[in-house]
Amino acid sequence: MQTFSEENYLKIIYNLDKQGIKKITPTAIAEALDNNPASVIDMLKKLGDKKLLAYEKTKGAKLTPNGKAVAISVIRKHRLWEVFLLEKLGYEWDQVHDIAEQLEHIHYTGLADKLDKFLGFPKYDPHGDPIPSANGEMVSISRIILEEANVGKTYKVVGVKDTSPEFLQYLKKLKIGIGTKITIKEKIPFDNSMVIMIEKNILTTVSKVFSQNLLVHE
Amino acid sequence: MQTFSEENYLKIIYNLDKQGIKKITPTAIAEALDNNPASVIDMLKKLGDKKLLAYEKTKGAKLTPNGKAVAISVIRKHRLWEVFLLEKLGYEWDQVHDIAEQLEHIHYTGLADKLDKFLGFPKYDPHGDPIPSANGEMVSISRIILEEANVGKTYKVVGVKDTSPEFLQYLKKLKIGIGTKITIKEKIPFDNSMVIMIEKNILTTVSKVFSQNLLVHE
DNA sequence: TCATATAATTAGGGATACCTAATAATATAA
DNA sequence: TTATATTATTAGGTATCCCTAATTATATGA
Repeated sequence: MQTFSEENYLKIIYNLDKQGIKKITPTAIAEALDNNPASVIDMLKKLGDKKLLAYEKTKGAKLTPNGKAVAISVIRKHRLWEVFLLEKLGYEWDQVHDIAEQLEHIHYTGLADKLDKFLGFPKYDPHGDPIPSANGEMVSISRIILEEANVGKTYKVVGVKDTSPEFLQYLKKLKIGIGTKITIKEKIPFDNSMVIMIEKNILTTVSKVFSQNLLVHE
Repeated sequence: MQTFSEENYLKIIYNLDKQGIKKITPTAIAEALDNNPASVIDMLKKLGDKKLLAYEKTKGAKLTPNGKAVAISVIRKHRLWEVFLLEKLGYEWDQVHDIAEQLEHIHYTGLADKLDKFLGFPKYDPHGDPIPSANGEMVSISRIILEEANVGKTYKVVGVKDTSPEFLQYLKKLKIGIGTKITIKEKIPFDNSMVIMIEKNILTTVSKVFSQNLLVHE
């Protein structure tokens, strides 16, 4: 049984790894958790003692199979609760993340599975992220960031990298959600912004930061 | 904003008061929380500083209006989550309490109200306890403990005082739930046990401890 | 290469919330 | 009333998880 804090570390390390970061350093973790590298090192020692990860200065932090399983179960709960909050309680896209951050740490035998069943075994959460199954498996479709999309082609929005209310509210304002079709009209080399067309309708220009946080699929 | 622990203290003190205990002492609180009187005194000081309660050796602990409001909001969430777990997720009577103990501390604007609406504004939780409304009001029907019931009369089960899995499982075994009709057949003066008839069907003898923890209504 | 910047680590603390053991205060009972 | 038991309280300590500041190690660049 892990504490809330331990679970958050495992989850963050799992996510950093998924993002393709080769060496997961104390500084990177501290940045992701918005806390101090010194605190991170304390916790890495603790999680190392518990055999949930291995940390070496040269290789960074690596989750053990055990640590990975814990991280995935937390992520599973997080994403299931997000679906619940959006579909059943009527919360908005940009609010579900923060509540799920709390709910993901509630433990009880079968809770995730019963919730999963109640929700009809959803495959994706409201942000387009796949929900791990009870045995920890996750479907994965090929997703690219909008920045890598090609001019002239049309893509479907399948997810977001940044789940902050600021970004999600901005998307809502632009009427962009999971499933929205986006056509790349032009790329501006000067500042890497892009001109896009939303649902064959609205033309708008989005920044580099924007295009790096929207996940699309051809 | 209170910590989990602070909320648990407020809730317990509220419940002890509801149970009619005139002087809520550190020892009584420690017993209810299964911890140490010394720890309780620490916390009473802290909650006193926060103006959530007043503690005097002679009068015991008394919640301020503020402290009471916090306690009621925690109780509201607890009972709403219990309904959710039982009705929506399919948990059993004896399991919902422990999970709700964790869920009751999740805070987010409107969460309790949205949950309340989703559940169809239930008036009672699975143990027969009234669910406080959004403004902190609680319906209350007259309930007596089975021990005080009269021989020959029939009562309806409306609640339990003890919500432990042990007691609830025993009730399940006896096929007693909220709404079950119980007729008092005989009272045994020797050990204060009672012979009761469940739903005009099964005759059984129950102990004094049992009859002190089942709430009924004529 | 050597200086400088950045990252990792250690040392020492603080807050929370619990504990045990000792002491002080209050009840209870002979 | 006085001895004894029960409660309340204080003192001091532990574990968790965070912090700052100082130090050491590693990169990076002139």
